[in-house]
Amino acid sequence: MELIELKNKICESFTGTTDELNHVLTLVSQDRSVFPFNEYEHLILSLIALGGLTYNQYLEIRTEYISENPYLWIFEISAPTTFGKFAQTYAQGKSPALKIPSKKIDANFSNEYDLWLDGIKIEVKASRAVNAESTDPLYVKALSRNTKQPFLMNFQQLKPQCCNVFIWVAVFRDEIVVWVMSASEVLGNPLFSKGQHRGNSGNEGQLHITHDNIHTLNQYELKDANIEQTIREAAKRNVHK
DNA sequence: GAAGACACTTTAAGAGCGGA
DNA sequence: TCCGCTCTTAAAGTGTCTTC
Repeated sequence: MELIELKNKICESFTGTTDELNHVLTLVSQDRSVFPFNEYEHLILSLIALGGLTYNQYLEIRTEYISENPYLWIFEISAPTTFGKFAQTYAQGKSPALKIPSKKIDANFSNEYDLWLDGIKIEVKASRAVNAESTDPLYVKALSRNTKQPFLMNFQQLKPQCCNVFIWVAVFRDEIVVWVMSASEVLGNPLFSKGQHRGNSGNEGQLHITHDNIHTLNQYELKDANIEQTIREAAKRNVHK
């Protein structure tokens, strides 16, 4: 449930007159609030004060919103490194066979990949789906998987030559989507653009996933829980060993 | 001129290391 | 062991280029 749907739900639940509702909506839209106050508590309390919304209705809407946005908290992570760490932990949590790499496991390891599975080097990348046209904070512009809003998830600093398999974690407010693909599949993807950083000689690229092209990754989506098997199969497809 | 794609910068925080 | 500094990492944000 995105914010616009929440607002619609609140308005639909209001049993007062249209004039009363429009008056409150105008009032709220012109209001300026700061944490911990916000336009939604203002809207709800105003409608309750008018007698057109009950406390129980508010609780029902609140419960529904919370249950339909289980991953909204991830959009409150402000630091890129913390979010990246979340993605790595999330991926690793899907199988105990996935190990954090170290020189003990791989003598040549120098932080160039994130996870290890019996010799398979795995790079974990993550991005959050947010409204591309909004400048609001991430947790405000967070989108759901079936969104109609435009979004741009930029998987960047991709180095296919440093790993065998990529795990991409795409976070929506209601769902986390995982794509597993081989390094060569990333390198050969028509959306992959080489040479993100100046002087990189084209060995670091990025790939832009938008509302228009996200369907092209359907074939790589982790549908079942067996990430270990999916990674092994992806590694077999990797032609750049 | 607008929109989309691409290239690059910024920002926040973790890791590592040396000195007190 | 703690503190502070530097380096590294990662994704969000933004500027620029390209195409229509």
